[in-house]
Amino acid sequence: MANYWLMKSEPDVFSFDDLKKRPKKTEPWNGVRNYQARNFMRDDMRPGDLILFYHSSCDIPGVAGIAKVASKAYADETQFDPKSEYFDPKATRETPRWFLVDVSFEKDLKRPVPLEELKEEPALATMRLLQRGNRLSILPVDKKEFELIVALGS
DNA sequence: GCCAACGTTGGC
DNA sequence: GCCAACGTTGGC
Repeated sequence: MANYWLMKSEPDVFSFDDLKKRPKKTEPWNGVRNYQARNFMRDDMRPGDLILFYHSSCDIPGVAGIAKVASKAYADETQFDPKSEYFDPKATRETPRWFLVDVSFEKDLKRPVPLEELKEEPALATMRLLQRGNRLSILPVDKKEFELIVALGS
């Protein structure tokens, strides 16, 4: 059964357009250092799952486009690199602590769907993204929520 | 195992 | 820049 996800990225760091511009339109989703988010990638994501690519901490936060899971989970290389800002001295190659999946471009929306509009949709009121205090950078999304948001951007 | 201190997220 | 929320750390 396919799953649906929302993944946050700060567009100043890595935007949906950046993903499209990658030679293979694919990017390893490195740098996640939260256990819940890691577990979603490691345990629950399957290649082909669709993703709402969300822009956070920017002028107009919201869903920028559609991506998909492009690999199984594997160890995040940046945890082993002392020069990386994501280096984790407690991680070893024998027992990696952090995992990621590759994310690839799936399709554009006709227009981005701003957070402000998501909040106006009664059917989305229970979305985890919209719950108070939510800070997780990776969230599961219901099929109906996913389809409604895609419709809003179409 | 508790919990205070601290750091981070992310909208506004 | 502010602040609410919440995860992590570390002393005890």
